[in-house]
Amino acid sequence: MDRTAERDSWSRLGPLALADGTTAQAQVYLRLREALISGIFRPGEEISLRRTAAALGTSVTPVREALRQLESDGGLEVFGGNRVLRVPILTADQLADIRDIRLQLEGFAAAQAIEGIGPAQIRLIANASAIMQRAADAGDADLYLESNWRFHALIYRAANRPILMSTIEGMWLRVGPLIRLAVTAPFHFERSMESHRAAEAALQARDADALQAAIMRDISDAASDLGHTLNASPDLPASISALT
Amino acid sequence: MDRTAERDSWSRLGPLALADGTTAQAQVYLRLREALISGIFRPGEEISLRRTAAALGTSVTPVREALRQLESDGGLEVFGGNRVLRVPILTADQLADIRDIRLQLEGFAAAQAIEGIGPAQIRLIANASAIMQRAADAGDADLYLESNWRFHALIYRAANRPILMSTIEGMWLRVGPLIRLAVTAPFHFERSMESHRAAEAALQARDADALQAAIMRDISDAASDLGHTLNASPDLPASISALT
DNA sequence: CCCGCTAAACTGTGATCTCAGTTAAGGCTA
DNA sequence: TAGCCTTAACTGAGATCACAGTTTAGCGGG
Repeated sequence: MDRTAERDSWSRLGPLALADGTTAQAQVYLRLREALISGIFRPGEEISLRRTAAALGTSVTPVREALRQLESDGGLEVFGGNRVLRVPILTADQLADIRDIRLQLEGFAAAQAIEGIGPAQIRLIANASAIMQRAADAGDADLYLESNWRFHALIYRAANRPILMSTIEGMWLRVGPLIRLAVTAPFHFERSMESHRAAEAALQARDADALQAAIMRDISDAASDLGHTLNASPDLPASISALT
Repeated sequence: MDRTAERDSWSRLGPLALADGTTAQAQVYLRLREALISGIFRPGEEISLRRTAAALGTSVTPVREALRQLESDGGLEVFGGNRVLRVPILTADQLADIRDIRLQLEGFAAAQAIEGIGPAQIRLIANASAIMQRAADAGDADLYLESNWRFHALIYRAANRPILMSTIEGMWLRVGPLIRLAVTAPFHFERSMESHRAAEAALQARDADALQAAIMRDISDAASDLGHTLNASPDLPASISALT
């Protein structure tokens, strides 16, 4: 296996701050979860207990619990006869599955969010959208992905439904490692920004149906682009096709 | 604390069979997950690491990982300054949150299931429905809940979407401990069976829209009954109201 | 009889160690 | 040079121990 890319992944994770109020396990979990959502780890990358523990400056016990939690969330999977944990390599069926769940859940959350959104939230959302536009122009994938997640999260959080929010986060956790591979497609940027502008207009007009439609179109387009990109580069994850 | 009820809960869990192909942690997880879904544990009941380890005949290490996984699924929560794990006591807001997620996800799953369902599946579903009817007549809550879950699971599984299925299961895991308290209401049985008969008719007619409507009505009715029951007995979980 | 204090028993957390198994590397033979 | 076999290094799984904190039971004093 190519150790260079892995070392690069781990180098982005410093040792964890030993704050008092929280446990080491929770910190490891949150750190790795965020890393997965933002696509620091690539699909198929193996995550070892001892190496993570060493990289984070702790023992294997908290790491094992955190990794087990992530496995339960679908962010990791056991791989070989060795039972090593790795970032899942999603099949086309699984991608379609996630896409449809996202359409249902995030569409609903967007419709519910209208009632709980005020001018302050709209400003924050517009700010995230502006940053996203700049990141797209500069080709900064990291910044683009981060502000894209913030854009969506700000909308959904306004629905004020914690369980729905965490369920949606679970879906992003699953597709996080793949999204990074897809956003490199240049045509993806403008289509996505188009949907985001429509969503902003719907927010200003306080039109729940229009907002839901814009969010759902964004999800559909992203899934379509992801399918095309992975089809064009067949070396990366496994069989991705028929996901238009 | 009332130890009698807890000892009763634990007595239903024998020591785990040490099969070779699987790990102790996975067995503990599956055992406790099933126990939560079927409502063996009551809301607010505390789950101790050492006591579960003793009851299941293993050490604390696999138990801790399993409990942490269940916490990640929302089936358990950390409670006091002692960080003890307990079965969550859901608020009215959380119940409404779960109900709406179920409406979206299970409604969608039901609509998708029509294509993948054949005469064999229909027979199994009708069988589960018949058992449920008998359990309702006999007042056997255990059998009723088990066949109710099987009835729904058989339909959703036909959609052939594993991630959607596990997400739905996560919702049942959250409401499992509460449902047992609600089904004691006598009027619940007939309303529920009414929706189930409508679902069976829709399956026979292969009418996706009718099936989705029947499932969604079942979920709405169950949530409404749950709210009324918990309102009538205010001693059990905390403030449950405004969930009609 | 009630309140407050003390001590014992419980809680989860984290580190360490052993074990069984798999993987990978390196040297030896044909 | 190619293939096989041995061995060393890695993988996770589970048990155990020490620690710090909280809760609770019990006893003493008012």
